[in-house]
Amino acid sequence: MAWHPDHKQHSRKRILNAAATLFARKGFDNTGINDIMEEAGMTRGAFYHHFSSKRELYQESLRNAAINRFRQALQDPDDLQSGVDLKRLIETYLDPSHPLGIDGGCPMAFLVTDIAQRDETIRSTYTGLLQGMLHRVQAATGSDQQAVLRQLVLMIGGVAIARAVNNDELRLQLLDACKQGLLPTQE
Amino acid sequence: MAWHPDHKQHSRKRILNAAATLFARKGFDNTGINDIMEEAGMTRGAFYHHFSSKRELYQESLRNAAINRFRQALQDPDDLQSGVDLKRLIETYLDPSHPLGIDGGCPMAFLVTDIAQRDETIRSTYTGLLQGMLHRVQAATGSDQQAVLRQLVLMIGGVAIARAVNNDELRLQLLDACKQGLLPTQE
DNA sequence: GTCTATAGGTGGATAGAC
DNA sequence: GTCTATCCACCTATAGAC
Repeated sequence: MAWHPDHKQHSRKRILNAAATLFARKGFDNTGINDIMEEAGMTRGAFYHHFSSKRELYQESLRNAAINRFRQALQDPDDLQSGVDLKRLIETYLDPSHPLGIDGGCPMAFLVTDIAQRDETIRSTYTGLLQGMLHRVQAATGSDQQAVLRQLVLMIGGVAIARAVNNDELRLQLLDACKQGLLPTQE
Repeated sequence: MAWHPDHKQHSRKRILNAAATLFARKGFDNTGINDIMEEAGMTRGAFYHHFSSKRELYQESLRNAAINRFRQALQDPDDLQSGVDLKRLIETYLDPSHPLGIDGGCPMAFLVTDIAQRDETIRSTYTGLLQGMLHRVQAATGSDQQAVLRQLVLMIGGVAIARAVNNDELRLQLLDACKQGLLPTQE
């Protein structure tokens, strides 16, 4: 191994992807470094050559996954020239498949209360990501800040609550209710 | 000790109150039975005479704390004859002091993603509590289900996100944005 | 860079005295 | 019913061979 100079980069990316999936599914405390490295196809010992601690990985993974997920939802991956498509974002984000979290899910929603319990560094990262989304959507739509914040709460909060709920019907009704608050009138 | 037949009931209540506070602050995994029993003024060993497991306590504590918090916010504790006061609920729930969680905070918001990661029993309890709130508010206001669900997302999601955020200004703006979506026009 | 092995700490749950 | 003491499983992080 290690023949390729890119090899370490690829390993790092595999770890980050595995971490995003597992943290979203089980949270920080219930995800072991063992689990992550197994999912990435390696063993425990190799971990600390890529990240200095589990905490650092969590932070890196949060930033990485949130940006990927919003970028992916904001514009068609097959048409990278397209700009910010808010309608597409809302429908992708509030799609019934999102709270199921098969492929991981947005950490802004899946890990809200998990992050609220961590140290200031992680919370700062979360805050910065939220502010980035706020400014980006504001610039794209021209809506005032309060309206956009409310939209973000309906998206992130809606998915978070839908994921906790144990009843398919209620979950769909929740997502529909949020969609209806977002799509028709954009205030 | 144990002279009073009510003594066990009092101990149980002390444990439940301590659990509500600590679970809200630190989540399930970072709250030890040790911590809870110390906060309640006892030691580890006594715990299992009141609850059969940490999981069972979590469930009991969730139900207990959610109902207390909503009952307290819905009607003036000094005037138990008053009915459901939605305006009061919204303002109490979205008060800037709530996300700080000094006295514990609503578990529906503080523990959303924590609960999403637990077993079906806990998620069923959460779902039932949410449905109870939905029906209660619907009956009190006559609004349609979708509108009430959206209101609940703005309240619960708003507090959950505000708690994760690390910036006083943004936190207040979030809470205000949610309040403005709830108070003026009740759709 | 990745492996195996282990140190070192933590916490749920149980046993048994009082 | 509450206490102290302990068992046992788990997990982060490090050491050292390859």
